Amino acid sequence: MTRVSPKTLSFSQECNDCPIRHRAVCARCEADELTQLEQIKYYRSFEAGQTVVWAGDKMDFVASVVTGIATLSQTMEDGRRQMVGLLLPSDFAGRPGRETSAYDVTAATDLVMCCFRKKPFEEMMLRTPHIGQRLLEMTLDELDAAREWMLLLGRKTAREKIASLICIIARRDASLQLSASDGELRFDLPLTREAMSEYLGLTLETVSRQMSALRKEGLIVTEGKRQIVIPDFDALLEETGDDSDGGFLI
Amino acid sequence: MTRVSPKTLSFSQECNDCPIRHRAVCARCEADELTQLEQIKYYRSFEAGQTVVWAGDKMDFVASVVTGIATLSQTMEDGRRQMVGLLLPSDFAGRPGRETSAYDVTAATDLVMCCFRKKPFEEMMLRTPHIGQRLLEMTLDELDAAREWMLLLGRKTAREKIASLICIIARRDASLQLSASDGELRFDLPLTREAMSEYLGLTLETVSRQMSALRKEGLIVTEGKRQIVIPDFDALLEETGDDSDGGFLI
DNA sequence: TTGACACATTGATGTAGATCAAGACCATGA
DNA sequence: TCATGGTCTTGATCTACATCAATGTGTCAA
Repeated sequence: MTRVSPKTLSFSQECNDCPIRHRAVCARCEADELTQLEQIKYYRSFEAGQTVVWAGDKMDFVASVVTGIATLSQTMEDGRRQMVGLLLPSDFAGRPGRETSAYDVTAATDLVMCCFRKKPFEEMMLRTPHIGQRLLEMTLDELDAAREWMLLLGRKTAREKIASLICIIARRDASLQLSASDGELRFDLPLTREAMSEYLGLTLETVSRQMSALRKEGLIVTEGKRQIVIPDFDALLEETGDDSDGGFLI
Repeated sequence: MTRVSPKTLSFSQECNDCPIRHRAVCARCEADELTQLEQIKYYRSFEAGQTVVWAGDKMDFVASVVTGIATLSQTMEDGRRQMVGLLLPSDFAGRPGRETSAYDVTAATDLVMCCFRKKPFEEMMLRTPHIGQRLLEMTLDELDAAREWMLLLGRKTAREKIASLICIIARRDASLQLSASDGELRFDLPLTREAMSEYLGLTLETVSRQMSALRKEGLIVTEGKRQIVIPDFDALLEETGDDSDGGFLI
């Protein structure tokens, strides 16, 4: 099987620095609009660990990830943290029509984002309806992903959570194309144990223990610190608790 | 304090049987479009406990809740269930551009929904862009709610989960208007213990125990089976673990 | 080469919430 | 009046994961 979302992949191959991926998606995009988008866009780089914006801070731009990984997190007063969004290349951040960020946005790895000042972007959305339609589609996808994530957080065991996360990243991470040979998947797991624990609603120790367990059972192989090999993707899928035909929502 | 979302309330007062709440929201709605909407809409009623659609089933309509409460749930192969959506009057269900339902949709109470066949609805969306814009706005709100919910599922204690759920319903349930006098809130908790446990990622026994605890401490008072009185809303908010100025996301 | 630091692993122990089990409460209907 | 079934409560016990603590590993810089 080793299914990979063709959609995500094709986007990131063709154009991943446009918030609505217009070159890949919108045949109807007119040259004028394209040019306007080009004019208002700019790039920002962050080092791994840096914060892009804090929850509550002013955020006068929308952006999409060009390279690297960004996370959205919520923090409680006493410091408990829960990741609520994971942005891979070509994913979109920022909410039109809101002044401040509702979440901490953090660079999980070195990160380049393609930004658009919010005002002109919103004006352009009004002028070109299909951009709004594309944004609606993307938001609905994110909502589905969030709901999948809720099932994980509310009902899965630690082991199932880890297996699920690895499968999710394997499916989404474009770099896996590099060696999707003979049923074996090799890719970077670009998150620290701590980031994984924030994603999964676990402690970092539990993440480490469950990773070790999967390793001992041969379901995953680790090479170096972050490189992961999945010898048999279907076997790992079995451990996620998901329906074996499990949709395509992420 | 006892803050109540003015937005939700005004919608449900003025027009809660329109999926995009156009009468309340869209000054720009033209008579023609209104008439068209009226023509393609129809009503469906369900008894408490009935299933509206199963996950994977064909769903050729979109709908909004008129009265009652509907839930969206996901089920794992072994029967573990997690609620991923709670629809109160005026909330929207169904995804334009998808053939089948991704979730079980269930009537938590007796329920009336206002439905629109999907095809004509989608066509109308294309003709009138601001309906799509409104839908985007609503979807973004839902995404925010889902992320709040993820924090609850991943990081809150059982006690905090219960307190949060009660506050969420108190804020959203329009019926609370009836007696929002002198800081005391009285309203129906329209969910069984089991439904609450599916919402919160707990067992029904834990829900029951924590409800009893809050009752013994005087944070809530129960009258009959489902009627709840919150003598001091702020005191209950303290127990949710949320920031005391905690945004307005639901 | 040696700290120093960030990150990961592993062990020992504690505990919140799950699980299993027994009743209580309350409506409905014979 | 008493059964019946659905919902809720409460108790006893178990366990998955958290917590606390020590140690290991790789990288960088002096």
